[in-house]
Amino acid sequence: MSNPSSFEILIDLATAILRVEDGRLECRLVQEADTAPRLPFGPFMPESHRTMEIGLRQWVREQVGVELAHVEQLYTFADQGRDTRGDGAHTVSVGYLALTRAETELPENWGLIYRFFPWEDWRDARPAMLDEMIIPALDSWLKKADHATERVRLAFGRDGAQWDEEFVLERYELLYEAGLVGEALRDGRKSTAGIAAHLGTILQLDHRRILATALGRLRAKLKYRPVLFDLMAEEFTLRQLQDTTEQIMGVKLHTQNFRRLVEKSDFVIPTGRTVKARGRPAEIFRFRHNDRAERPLSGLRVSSRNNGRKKP
Amino acid sequence: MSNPSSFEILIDLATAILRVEDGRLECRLVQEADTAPRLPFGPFMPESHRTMEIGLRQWVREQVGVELAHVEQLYTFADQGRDTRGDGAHTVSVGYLALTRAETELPENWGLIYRFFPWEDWRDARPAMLDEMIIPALDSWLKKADHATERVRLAFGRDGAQWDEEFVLERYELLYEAGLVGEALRDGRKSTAGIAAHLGTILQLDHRRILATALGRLRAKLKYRPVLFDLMAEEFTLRQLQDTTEQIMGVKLHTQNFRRLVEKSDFVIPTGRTVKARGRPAEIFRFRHNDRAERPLSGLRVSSRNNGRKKP
DNA sequence: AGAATTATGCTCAATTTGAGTATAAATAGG
DNA sequence: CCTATTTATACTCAAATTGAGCATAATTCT
Repeated sequence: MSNPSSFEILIDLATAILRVEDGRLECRLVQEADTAPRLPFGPFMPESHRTMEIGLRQWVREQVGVELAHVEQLYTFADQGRDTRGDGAHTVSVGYLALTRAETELPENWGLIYRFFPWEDWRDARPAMLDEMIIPALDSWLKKADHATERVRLAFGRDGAQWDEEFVLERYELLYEAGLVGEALRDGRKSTAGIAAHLGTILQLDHRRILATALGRLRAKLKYRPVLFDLMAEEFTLRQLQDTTEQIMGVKLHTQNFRRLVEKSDFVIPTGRTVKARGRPAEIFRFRHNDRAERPLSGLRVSSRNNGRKKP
Repeated sequence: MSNPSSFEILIDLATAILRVEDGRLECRLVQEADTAPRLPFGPFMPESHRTMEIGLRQWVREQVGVELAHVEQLYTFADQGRDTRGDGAHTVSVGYLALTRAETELPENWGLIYRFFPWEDWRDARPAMLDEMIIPALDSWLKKADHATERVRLAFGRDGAQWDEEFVLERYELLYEAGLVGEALRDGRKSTAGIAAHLGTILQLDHRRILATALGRLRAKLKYRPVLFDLMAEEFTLRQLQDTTEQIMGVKLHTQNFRRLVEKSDFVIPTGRTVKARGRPAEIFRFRHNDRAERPLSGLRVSSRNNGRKKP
């Protein structure tokens, strides 16, 4: 075949493993001495890995030993300049999203998702950092890079556009290009925004980009497939289910309507038992198992709650 | 770095280029002597391609010379046994979807999409081949491969499950595994279904799998992003818009409601002019250009029309 | 016991959807 | 030129869904 030497490539398989523990969305990290944390990853070795998913499962097993529920390929990244190993190899990374219910782990191994994307957490309110830092910095960047004006408008919901919670990757990429995340500096981009900002926690290589893709995909998928249940324990209360959803979507929901939606969807069955906590005991539900499942959990088109404000 | 010789890989970039011509969804093919048709594709060469999309655009330019509107990465396929070149190289293919308005081409270069997936075209009715061929053949396959029963149920909408028009890939893969498409025979799978069926037209390598992914993705995406307009000419009637949608989704729509949806969505503006044809002249519209665009064209959650049958 | 807290039930209006009827403006064919 | 046919467009109506809020229930906290 044609001379391969000019375009042979290494493929890295990197996996964002997410779980919800204690009502909060977390990502499994690998922390090695003196470096930024990273995702579990390793090379795809076609001689021993029949498929990429097999390879990825091997690296996950070896590096973190977590049981994966749902696994899904996200995207293949190949831009030059994002690989900081500087060994001259051409490396492409294939990012995966995995969901798990693991809880038998050292908590230090897990990082809260919104540490990496603080601007994505709208559960209390629109994050102040958006108006105080991000938007002004982007504006000053756009003076030099006005080709990106429309992308910023759409991604950050400015000027009539809606904030779309699925655009996690688009927002991260713009912040990278504007030099507002640590990776930009690391990769030798000059901060044209004029502000040496380091929004969120940095990860190795392009792992935060993969994580952004994972969060965006998960937010999108929640609306049409019952992946939610791959993050829940066998049994749960509707409040826990709602917490998980809110955590993923980054917004608060209207509790009564969420309940109505879930009950109608027929994905859950009540066990009859209840769990006691602070107020009235909550009923325990379980997921209706696969035999009749996989309808769209449509209607989960999360419209963030109108926090107490009455209609005019 | 670790010894690369054991896992270096070639990456192929293959693109499904779709257009709607004369109201029908077509795919750009490359037909060479004595072989099955293929998609435009070529290797990713990191030395000269800064990104994969640049590489893909080069191959498209060289091989077919079509102007691409929308371009989007679909999936990276790496299973062994799907590469029929047998030259020992490890090849991974990254599939892309591209949309175009091209019409300055030899018609022979384009193939109707539903030639490759005849079971996906429900515009007139549920395709007879489903009940006459596919389901029985799958049933006989499932006797030997009952691990796939649930996948078949979901993908083909049996036994209470809904037919989901987005599951194009899932259906194609099952037909491949059951030995019902030509590629299975070519790749040396024995037809466990007991029927030497060759449903739809074969393509080279894993190109039909990529095309299935493209159709599924396009069907899904139509519901939440205005990609439709990347397939339309500058100006169009609502009937043409509806034809395009029906062609993609593979179902007929309720005309009046489609009109209501599109007009309300604010994506189109009337030009005031009309076009004459058979009956009453249709008004000509144009897409409202990017300045205010990119809202979800939600509501395009196509529920196939109740073809003339009245409610009980 | 009373206040606070959380879960659950229910109502109601606004909006969206699915389906159909009615009308308008052409062409085609005698 | 008159009439049937065709296609586009307008409008109606009931059912279903959604967004929001009020009400009540069952606990714990003090």
